[in-house]
Amino acid sequence: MSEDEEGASAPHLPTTAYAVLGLLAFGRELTGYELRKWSMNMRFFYWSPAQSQIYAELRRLLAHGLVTERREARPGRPDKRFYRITEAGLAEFARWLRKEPVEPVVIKHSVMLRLFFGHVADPDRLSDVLDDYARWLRQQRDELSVLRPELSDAFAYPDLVAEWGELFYAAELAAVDEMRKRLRRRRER
Amino acid sequence: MSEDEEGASAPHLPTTAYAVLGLLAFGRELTGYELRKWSMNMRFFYWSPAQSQIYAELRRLLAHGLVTERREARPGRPDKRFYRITEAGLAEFARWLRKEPVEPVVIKHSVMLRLFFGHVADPDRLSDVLDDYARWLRQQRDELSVLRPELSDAFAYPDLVAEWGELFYAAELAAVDEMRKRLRRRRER
DNA sequence: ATGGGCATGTAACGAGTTACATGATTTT
DNA sequence: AAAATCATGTAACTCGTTACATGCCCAT
Repeated sequence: MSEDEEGASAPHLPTTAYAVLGLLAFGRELTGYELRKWSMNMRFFYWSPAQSQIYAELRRLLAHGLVTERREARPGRPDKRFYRITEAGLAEFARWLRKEPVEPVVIKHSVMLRLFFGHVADPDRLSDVLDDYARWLRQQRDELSVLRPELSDAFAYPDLVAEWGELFYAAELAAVDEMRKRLRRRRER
Repeated sequence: MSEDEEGASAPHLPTTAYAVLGLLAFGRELTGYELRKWSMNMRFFYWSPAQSQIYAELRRLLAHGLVTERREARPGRPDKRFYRITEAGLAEFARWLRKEPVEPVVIKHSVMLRLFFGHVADPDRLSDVLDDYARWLRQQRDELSVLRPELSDAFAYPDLVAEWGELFYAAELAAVDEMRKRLRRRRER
C-alpha cells in the first residue's frame, strides 16, 4: 500500500504543483497567501490558479515531503503557515524541469473564437470585441513593463520571460490591428 | 421546476458547447465524429475538446432544444446520429456571440514556464526546449498554410482567423529566436 | 490478414473553480 | 466608519481527460 511515500520516484504531480514548487525554489519561505500573489505575476504567460487550488497543492507537496511547514499560532484564528522547499523538493523540481516532456502550449483564444464565427455576428460587435481585446493587451503590456525593472538583475530568467511577454503582447497588438483593418475593408465593400 | 426547458432564456453553457453549436451554425448536418474533426481545425487557436466531451455537449444541446437529432439505424451497432442546429439554437448562438462578455484569453505557456525557472535547469536543456518549441511552431504554421487555401472564399471569417494564426506563429517564432540569442549570450559570458 | 478510419458509448477520475465563511489588521 | 488587505479554510460542483470497449468497412 501507500505507493508514494518518502522515496517514491517521480510522483507525477500536475503542472500547477510544479509551478508552486518552482516559486518556492527561489529559496524563500512563503505563506499560501504570498504564493498566490506570486503566482499572479505569472498570469502574463500562465493562468493563475484559484486560491483554493494553491492551498490544496501545498498540502499535497507537504504530504510528498517536497516542502516543510512551519506554523505560527494566531489565537482565535487558524495558524499562519509558512512553507519552505526541501532538498527532495528541489531535486524533484529539477528532475521535472530537466526530464519531463514539456506539456503542449495551450491557447484558448476566445477572441479568435468569436471572429471565427463572425458570419453570425454583426460587424459592429466584432469590432468592439477586437477593441476591448486591444485595450486589454495594452494594459497587460503596460503592467509588464512596470514589473520588469523590478526583476532585472536578481531574477534573470523571469526577466527574460517578461521580455518574451512584451514581444508577445506587441505582436498580438499588431495582429489585432491588422484584423481591424481587414474588417473595415470588408465593410466598405 | 426544471429550470431550463424550452423557452428558458440564456442557459449559460460552457464555451465548448458554443463552439460545437457554432460549427453547426455553418448549416451542415453533422455527426459527433465529424464535429470532432472540425473542432480539430480550431486547435490552432482553441484547444480541441476530447471526443467524449463533444458527445456530451451534443446531448446537452439536444436536451436544450438547440439542435435536432436524426438517427440512422446500423444493425448490430449503435445508431449513427446526425445533428442539425435549430432556430432556437441559431438564436442562442447569436445571442452568445453578441451579448455574452468575452471570456479572458487563456494561455498556459509551458515553455515560458520552463524558462521562468531557468536558474534550476541547465542551459542545454533550456536550449533544447526552445528548439523543440520552434519545431512545433513551424509545423503548426505549415499546417495552417495548407489549411488556409481550403477556406478562402466560402469561409471568410475562418480564413481571417487563420491569417491571424499565421501572424501569431510567425511572431512567436521570432520571439523564440530572440530568446535563443539571449541564452547564447548568457552562456558566452 | 492487418491496420487504419468511421462511429458510438461510458465509467472513473482529477483538476480547477465558485462561493462562501471567519476574523484580525491596516489604510483611507 | 468603511474598505481593503492579510490569511486560512471547506463544500459542492463542473469541466474535461483518460482509458477502455464494440464493431463495421476499406485499403494494402
